[in-house]
Amino acid sequence: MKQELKSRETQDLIINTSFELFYEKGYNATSIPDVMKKTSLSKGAFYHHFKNKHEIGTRVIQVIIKKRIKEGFIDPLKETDKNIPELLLDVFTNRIKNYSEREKALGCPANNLIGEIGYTEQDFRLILKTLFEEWRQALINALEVGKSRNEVKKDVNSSAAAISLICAFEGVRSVRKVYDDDVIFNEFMESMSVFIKNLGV
Amino acid sequence: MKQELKSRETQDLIINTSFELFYEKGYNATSIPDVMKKTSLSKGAFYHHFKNKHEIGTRVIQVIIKKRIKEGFIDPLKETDKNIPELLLDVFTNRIKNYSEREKALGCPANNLIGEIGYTEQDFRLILKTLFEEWRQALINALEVGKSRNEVKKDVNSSAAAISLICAFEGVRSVRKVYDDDVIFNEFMESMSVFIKNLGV
DNA sequence: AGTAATACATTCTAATTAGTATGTTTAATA
DNA sequence: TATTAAACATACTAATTAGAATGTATTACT
Repeated sequence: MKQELKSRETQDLIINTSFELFYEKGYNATSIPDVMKKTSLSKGAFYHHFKNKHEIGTRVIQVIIKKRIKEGFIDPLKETDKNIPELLLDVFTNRIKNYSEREKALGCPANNLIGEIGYTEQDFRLILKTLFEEWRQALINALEVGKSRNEVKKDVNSSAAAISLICAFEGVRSVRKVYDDDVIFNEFMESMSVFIKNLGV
Repeated sequence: MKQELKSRETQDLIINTSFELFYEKGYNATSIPDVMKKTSLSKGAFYHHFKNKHEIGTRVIQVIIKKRIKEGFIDPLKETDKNIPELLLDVFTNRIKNYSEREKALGCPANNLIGEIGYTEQDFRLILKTLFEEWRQALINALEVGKSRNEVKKDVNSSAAAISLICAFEGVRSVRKVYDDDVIFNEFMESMSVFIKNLGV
């Protein structure tokens, strides 16, 4: 049992370290030796626990990136006892304002991967698709609850609004990467607020 | 003179081929040999015309990517004799609908680069920043013209609206990459239309 | 206690890479 | 026409890469 614990610990270390390097330098620009140097482990350790680079890629998405989006954006949407427009405002503006400088400069890890990966890594794309679909459904559900409680206008197309929120959010995290200040960020928040308030009755 | 013409032709071939490969596989995943294989030229030809990979990266952004965004999104905004909300609707929805399958699957070349490049390539970031700033200014100008002609609501924050349009557009091109159908795309257009119409009086 | 399996480390290989050095051919120039 | 310089091609180097092969110590199992 002690062995299994150690194994899991090592795997977690490799996954976390990989995520950090992928996030900072990109997937392709990060080599396995890069990762292992940072963990202070050997290459043998890596290939004992993982089949190849592709596997650590999928694991990072499935474990770390999925977790981040779930905890940060999907789970909060399930607190549907709150007023829905206010809830959306909180998730899409207030939280983002508290991002660290690093997070603002480096953008969204999921979005970065999407940008980097083309046709080559269809597996990555499919995992991310599932994740985005889950996110979209959570938004649709929240909006529908809002409609039923008369907090959201009945004529709002929940599905279209949901995808817009996701796109706008991913977009600003991309655009913010090219700017190195918060001016754009803050102005975007203003428009985002207007958009969300327009959903409300 | 004949020599100079040949030289320019070769450079253009290398730049165009590089763009295509960067667009398909990403910047880091594309090697100089990859590019030269596709041009049917030799490595010597590349290093005769360009200093290194970084230089072809900047050239591709400065020449091809800049041109695409200018012609597709900035220049049309200068036709300010047209009704502004209609002009925006045309640029941000109608044109996008006519994208090829390839363009939809591969996303926005500028956005892909932003996603891929982190701290490592600050030069790329700065060129793209200038380009985005030009785009934003063109949008602000169009919106201001719209206000002056009473086609756009006076209380619209032009700067905030401009950045929102850019972010939303870049966002949907990212998100569309993970989905492989047009459902998301079409629904996004609906919301985009609503947003733009909301800008109008 | 002895055997086997696990968790690594070390060493190696073969491919790919960016970039250089050194050709050779063609075109411009004196 | 002779010289030079530009436009490439070929051949090379040195570093980095993914991944395999082989070792060794520790833990689990009988």
